[in-house]
Amino acid sequence: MEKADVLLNELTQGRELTNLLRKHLHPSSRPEPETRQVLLDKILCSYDKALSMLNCSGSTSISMVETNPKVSTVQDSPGSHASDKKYMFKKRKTTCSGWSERVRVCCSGTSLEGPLDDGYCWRKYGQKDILGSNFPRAYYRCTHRYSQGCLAAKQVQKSNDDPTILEVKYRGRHTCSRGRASHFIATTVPSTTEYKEKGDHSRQQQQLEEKQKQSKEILLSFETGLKVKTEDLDNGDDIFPSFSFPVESGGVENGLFVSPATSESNYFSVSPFHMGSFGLGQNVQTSESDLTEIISAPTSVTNSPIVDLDISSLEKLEFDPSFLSDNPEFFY
DNA sequence: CCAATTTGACCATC
DNA sequence: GATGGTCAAATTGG
Repeated sequence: MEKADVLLNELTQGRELTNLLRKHLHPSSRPEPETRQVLLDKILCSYDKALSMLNCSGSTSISMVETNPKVSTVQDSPGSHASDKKYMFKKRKTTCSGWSERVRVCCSGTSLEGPLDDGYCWRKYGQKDILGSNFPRAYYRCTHRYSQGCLAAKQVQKSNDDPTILEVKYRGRHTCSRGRASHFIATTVPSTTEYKEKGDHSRQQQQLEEKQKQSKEILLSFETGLKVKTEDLDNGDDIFPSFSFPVESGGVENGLFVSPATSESNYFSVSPFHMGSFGLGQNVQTSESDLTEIISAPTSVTNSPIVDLDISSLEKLEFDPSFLSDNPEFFY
């Protein structure tokens, strides 16, 4: 299906839904408020889809924050790992500095499945309980750090406010060739969600409770649409100009939620490197620091054929750089 | 056997 | 001394 057709479809649908809503709002009609709400949600969703297509190369990719270049406070030179040991500790990055982006991924399903998969291979190298945080922070670095000198790293931590939100901070740029085929299915994911308290036997119970809670929240989050929030951290680095959040397979069909457990692909993926790897990142500067975006994932309400398009478009994004350079406007 | 994760210890910074 | 980031030995899993 042509992208334009899908776009048209979404817009048309939005229009129709708006008309429907107007009827419902008419004094003579007497609809339940829920109906209005549902309509409203659908409308918003349609427009979100349309906008996301316009803005993001027709896929669910999300143009993302660009922050200041500061990349090379980089800690170590590639390949310096072997003999260094303890005295080679790098300068500690003061809190937050050095971490280029903070991405908040709000997706209950994600929490259930484990942290998001951004299409790269990460190796966990540490975990810390953070003061004032209910959840530990996990530290990851690129699997190819030593084999290819790739310095990309990320931190993942559950949000204090809302455990269904994962806060991910990225640092460094992937210089490796991607270690994984560009499918976005999370197969094995690092276990940041299951933190261990030493000798804590109530952990399983905690997890169980959490899952129960989350399954409720899944419904809620799908009612309101999945959200991915991104925010500028500290005018940090220009490392991750864009993120994409491919969402495959409808978690919702005709307003009914389809359990993500049966649809393994229903999750978010954050890929901050898609554009950077094309060397376009520096040009993507999206207006100022006020780039906080709230993006509604297109997974909701309508049973849209967009799905397949998303994936294929994404593939295009990844394997056809000319597509990007030919369409710079997609990065706003 | 190899790669990934876990986890206590170490170090830099505040 | 408290805290956050990293190391690396031990453990786990495929």
